[in-house]
Amino acid sequence: MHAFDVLGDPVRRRILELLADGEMTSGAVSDVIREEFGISQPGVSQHLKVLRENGFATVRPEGTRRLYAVNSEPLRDIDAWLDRFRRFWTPRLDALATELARGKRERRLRGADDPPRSTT
Amino acid sequence: MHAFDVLGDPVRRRILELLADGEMTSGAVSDVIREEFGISQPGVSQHLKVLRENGFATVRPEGTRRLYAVNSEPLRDIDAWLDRFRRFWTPRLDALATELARGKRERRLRGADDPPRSTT
DNA sequence: GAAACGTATCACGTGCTGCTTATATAAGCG
DNA sequence: CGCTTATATAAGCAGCACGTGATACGTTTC
Repeated sequence: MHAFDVLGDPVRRRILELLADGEMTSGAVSDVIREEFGISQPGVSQHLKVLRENGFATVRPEGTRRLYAVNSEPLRDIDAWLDRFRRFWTPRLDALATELARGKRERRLRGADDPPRSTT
Repeated sequence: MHAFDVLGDPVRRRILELLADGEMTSGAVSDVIREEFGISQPGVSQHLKVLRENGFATVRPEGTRRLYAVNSEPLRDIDAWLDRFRRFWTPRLDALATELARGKRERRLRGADDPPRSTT
């Protein structure tokens, strides 16, 4: 199952949001999710399993409880995939710095003689 | 359909990757996808529709062709959702700078008297 | 050790997603 | 105009993901 498929489910996203604030017991997660989504305990458990098996969460047994925590690696993969699109909304900081240092305004007044480096 | 569901499909991810390099004709996308995934033209067209209707792509007619391009807003939404997890893999640059400025090593030698602000 | 709790797994039903083939629409071209 | 090309839509079908209730497993408590 691909990372994006895992995050495709709103329940799983919500669980990860909960875990982002720190470790949580399976039961605690279950309570919140049952309250918010109205699904059963087995349902939540299955979602936890998906998160587990796809590396989004780790489990640590403590007595009869299971403590779940975020594992960020798959999220980082998604972040990496987004990289190729970041140029659509991220200002080119390096270019910006260069421009500032060289005085872009001055050059612009002189005329646009820069080749259009697909800076978009 | 949620943004993550849209990206859940490998074909749609691939289409976006193609569009990331610039506008493409529906037919051109179709050719690549058919080659890579072995699905039909209507199949590709339906994926393009999903991308369109969920704001991931824009279309511009040019004669009989349709030119598709990336629309980055939904991707930015996903990026924003990831924000709450970034602390798991991003060095806290601001905190780091502060630490460097104050001389963390010195404080650490004095003893850890900082309350554990869940800095993980 | 039996009862109770916390959690996971099983087996099954069902709705939705993604594919296909067939067809519609619309522009270009002889 | 009719033919071809480019693309979209429609209708039908199959697989699977997600839900449920029932149940199994392991730990604690009396």
